[in-house]
Amino acid sequence: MDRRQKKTREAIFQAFTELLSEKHYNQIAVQDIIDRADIGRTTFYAHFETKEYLLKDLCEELFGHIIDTAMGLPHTHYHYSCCSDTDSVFLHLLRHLQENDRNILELLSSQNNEIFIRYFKSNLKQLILRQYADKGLFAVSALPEDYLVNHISSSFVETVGWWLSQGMKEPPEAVNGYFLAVIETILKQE
Amino acid sequence: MDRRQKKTREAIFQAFTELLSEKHYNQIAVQDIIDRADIGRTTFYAHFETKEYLLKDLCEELFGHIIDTAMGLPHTHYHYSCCSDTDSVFLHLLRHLQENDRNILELLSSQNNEIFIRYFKSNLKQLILRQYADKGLFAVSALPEDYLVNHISSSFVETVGWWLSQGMKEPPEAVNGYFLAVIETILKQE
DNA sequence: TATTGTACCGAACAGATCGTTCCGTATCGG
DNA sequence: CCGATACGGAACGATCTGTTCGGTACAATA
Repeated sequence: MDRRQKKTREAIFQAFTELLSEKHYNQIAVQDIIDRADIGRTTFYAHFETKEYLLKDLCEELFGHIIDTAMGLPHTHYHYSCCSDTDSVFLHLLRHLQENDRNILELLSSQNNEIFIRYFKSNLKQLILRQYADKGLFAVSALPEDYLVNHISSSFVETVGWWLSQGMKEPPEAVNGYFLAVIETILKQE
Repeated sequence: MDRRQKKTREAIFQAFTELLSEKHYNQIAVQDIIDRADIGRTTFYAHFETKEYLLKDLCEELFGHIIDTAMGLPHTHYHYSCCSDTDSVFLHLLRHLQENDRNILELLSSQNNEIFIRYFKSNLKQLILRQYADKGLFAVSALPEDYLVNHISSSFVETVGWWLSQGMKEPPEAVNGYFLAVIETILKQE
């Protein structure tokens, strides 16, 4: 990929992320992004068809990483792991958010949280399905599986949102404890 | 209130509600509402300062009613009650939604659900606080109260959303059963 | 190094939407 | 019946959008 393209794309992402933490998405004009990124109008539209597509690409870049690592894909073995093997995937996510993904946290706590929450939940559902449903780890088998998956992912995202609203005072372990307490009826212990 | 005002306001609400069930909120132009409601441009801006305020007023009108009845306010006694006294407030809400508030359900299942979900949750929190927190009905007292209230309201809204996504095939009683099953750890039995 | 392709820039464009203004008309409440 | 007020229609400047064009700067390749 051309250095110029990569540099421009990064500048746009950076400017957009900054603006998202300041204004609401609807109030951000393309001109704002252009000015902040210090690029030409033509250049922006050469990279992204519209503001919506820019948002979509940003989301995929942000959440793709955290979910990939949580999935336990091969390439995670080459990184330093902050969690022991016995920790739950949720604690792993909380720690990872706190340590490496502050930009996600910032966007989740911004005025635009709904946009990112949708992506977060959608990715979490896949993760939960892969992690639990396949292995029959749902304790309440009488309830529809998609209902349970939806409930767990929503509860986790809500937990993270609450954590943020409290200023992240509590350690990830405590928050994980809260979360496990409210869904213990559903999830079998690992 | 002037008949003309009331009539115009109703026409705007009606047109707006229709449009919301067709398009996404962001894609609705003021001109669309004006055309659908068959009013003048000046008239719209005489009633609502902006599209945002129109949305806010619509939400207050929609959710104000259902929450008021659920709160058990005096005026509910003069209505026919579909629930016996021993039914939970959640079953009451589910039945009320199914029978009387199909416009809320339609908007909750529309492309604009995030907007209405925010209002729904906000109202539910007040309801839950009034219904349970005051009476010490939280079983897991070790967890922060606001965390629990947030969890319950979110779970209920998610439950309704799931119910809708399934085409509301199941009766309110079954859905209420699912909901109580996933939050039974938190809520003491009534 | 010279060349060729490609990314970028700047200015300008038409089109859509917004919120406001002015003035004439129609309708309401008393 | 009359004063008040809500409505309608047309037009306004302002803002944002997405595109076009011609020229410039930079990257990869021979």
